[in-house]
Amino acid sequence: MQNNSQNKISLPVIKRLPRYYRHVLQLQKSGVSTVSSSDLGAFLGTTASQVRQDLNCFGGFGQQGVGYRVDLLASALHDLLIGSSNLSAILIGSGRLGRAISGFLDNTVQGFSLVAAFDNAEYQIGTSLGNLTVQDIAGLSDYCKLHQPQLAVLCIPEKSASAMAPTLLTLGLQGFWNFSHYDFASLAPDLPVENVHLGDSLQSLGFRMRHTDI
Amino acid sequence: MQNNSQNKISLPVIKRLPRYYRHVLQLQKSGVSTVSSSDLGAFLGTTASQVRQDLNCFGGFGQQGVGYRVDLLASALHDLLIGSSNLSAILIGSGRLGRAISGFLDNTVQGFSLVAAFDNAEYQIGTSLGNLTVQDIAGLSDYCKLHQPQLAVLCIPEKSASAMAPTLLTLGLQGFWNFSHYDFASLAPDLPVENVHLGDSLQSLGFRMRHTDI
DNA sequence: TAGATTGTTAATCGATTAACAATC
DNA sequence: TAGATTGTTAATCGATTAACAATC
Repeated sequence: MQNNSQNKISLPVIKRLPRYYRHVLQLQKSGVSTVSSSDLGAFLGTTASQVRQDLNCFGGFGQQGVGYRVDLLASALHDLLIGSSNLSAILIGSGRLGRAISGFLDNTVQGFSLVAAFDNAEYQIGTSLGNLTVQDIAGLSDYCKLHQPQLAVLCIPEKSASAMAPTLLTLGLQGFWNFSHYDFASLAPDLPVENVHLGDSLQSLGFRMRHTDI
Repeated sequence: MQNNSQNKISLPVIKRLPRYYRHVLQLQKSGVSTVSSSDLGAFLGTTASQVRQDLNCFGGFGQQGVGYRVDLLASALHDLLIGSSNLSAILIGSGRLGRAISGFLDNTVQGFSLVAAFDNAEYQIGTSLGNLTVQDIAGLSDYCKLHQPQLAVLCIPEKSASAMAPTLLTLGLQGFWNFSHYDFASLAPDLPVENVHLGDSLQSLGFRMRHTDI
């Protein structure tokens, strides 16, 4: 098994990896020991070709005539997606959405630890969030200098995000999970940012529902 | 201005519409009366070409030599995305995420009204959610027959979604905003479904952060 | 060996970008 | 009129799908 990680992996491929991983875990749980690209593709609603192309980005761990060993696939995908140590994350904005997301991050997803939460609202500061206490956003810079968190989860309005962006980019953060409408692409085109635009998502769904003829 | 709505609009175009709309509203607020495709493109991080291609899907409301009239664009995009009447939505799953999403849906996004909420957990049924009361999921079918809601917001685990899917598809719902990992594509390929896979989103971000070399 | 399935190259498809005549 | 900018066709780019030799 050779590792092709020196080649650039395209974003569409990266986005499909979690789905492969989820399904492979299920297969493993049900005791399946080997799976073909066409079975995987059928299950994920794609082609066998795409599955083979995707998996091959990370080295050939299939076996001709047999398929992919489920345990091998599972551990390879685990290593790629989750790795051996958690990424430390801070929450910025502890409103309703921030609280839901942080619970999700702490309980449901592997590979991350929420280590601090910040807000600028009087009534939020000092409240508890899981086993953390919400801190004053004024202390964000000092906190980051001291603890060097890796990921920031932004659950704040666009205006706040836009105002904070220049500062945020000086804190050594390595990625953003961005629920605000602020767009980092112009300021930091190469920084890993994953945008979740709930409003846009719902609006585009509304469009499709209102225009089923299109 | 001719309407080309008989031509199929591609999904990438539909997904960009909310961003156009947001920026055009901002321009309107700041009193700008006209905007060129290259200005719009620069702001949204895309090309003037793409802006013109996109907007032209809905009829030519630009003016050669001048650009696009902001008020015209704003009202055209409003009509496309929001229309004249709200889509009625029900929430299925009133856990932490469901509650955050419903608040969002009710307060932040235009074009939708949340009309009912359901859960299967004893301790959720009867609790209040905004100005609604969470109902027993057992009454879902009856409710839908009576009130014919248009959109279901699924904030339940994959297992529950997978179990409910066959029923859900008989209730006359016209679209799903799906926060579960269940995949409707196989059962109902043409139904408008917008998937928000928070776990996948975060995991793919994790991958990019762990493999910045790729 | 024969059947199955991979790894990988080639062909197709669709979306983005470029170009330019039309026209305000 | 001259300059600017659209609408639209053509070219490019990248991602998906198909094909097939290699091989288990």
